[in-house]
Amino acid sequence: MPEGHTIHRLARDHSALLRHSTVTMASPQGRFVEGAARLSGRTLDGIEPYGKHLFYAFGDLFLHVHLGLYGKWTAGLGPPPDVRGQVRLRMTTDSAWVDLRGATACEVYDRKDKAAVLARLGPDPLRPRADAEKAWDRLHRSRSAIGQLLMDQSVVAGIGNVYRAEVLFRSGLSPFTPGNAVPRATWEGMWVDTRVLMRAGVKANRIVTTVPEDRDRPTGRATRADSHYVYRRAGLPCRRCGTEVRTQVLAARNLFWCPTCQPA
DNA sequence: ATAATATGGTGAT
DNA sequence: TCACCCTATTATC
Repeated sequence: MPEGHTIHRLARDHSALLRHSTVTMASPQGRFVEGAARLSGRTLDGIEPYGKHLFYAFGDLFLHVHLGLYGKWTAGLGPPPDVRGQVRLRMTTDSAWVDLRGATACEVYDRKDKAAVLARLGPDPLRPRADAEKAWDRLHRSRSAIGQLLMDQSVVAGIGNVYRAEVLFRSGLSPFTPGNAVPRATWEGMWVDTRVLMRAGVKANRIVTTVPEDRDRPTGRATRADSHYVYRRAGLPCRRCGTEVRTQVLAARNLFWCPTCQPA
């Protein structure tokens, strides 16, 4: 589930579990033995989420984690469970533990390394002082499709395939609209909507983009089946207009959209 | 038991 | 544009 909301939620949860504690690190799987040894025994000062990246600050060094497509954290209070499967990194304190599996990136960074990553990221809608203007600068000069641009982490950091599809649907915008054809007001609306959705995603720890009246059962909370408008709903009727939801690969991922609600 | 699939990104071509 | 990374879960036989 790693889009930006997951990353920010993890930062919050891990912060509650590990911050200001002495952290012991190990790599049962064996692929992060050296890095774990470098950081083990240090005190965690804080965790900074940015887009889909996590930076755990240990003095002048950082643990940089990018979950990629498969990465997952598990965590808990008390002593850690027996290691099962491929645990790339286990961090333990006196009172808590976290395990990392399958991450694309798990490495030790210094300030320079961290700055280099941040330098190539666009504004993150989940960060309070995110500068939407920077994203607009890129977007309104580009002939690339908005569905492509939203997946580009140097344009906006933290949006993934689900939010791409859902935000475009909610804005009534065709994914194939060139960036330079998107009206400024539309972009501003989309940005605000993205922030709202992603903040709700952090809180709920999952992505819900439908409003109650568009759900199968308009009362109560969204179920797994009705939490999205178009994502993974190819061939099913659009929740708003009944048109079959379409799919096509764009930016190397399956895109979903309603051709009626999001006309070209 | 085996295969297909996934919310991501990089680097080669 | 494509292969590849890497793991867990879900679907299919």
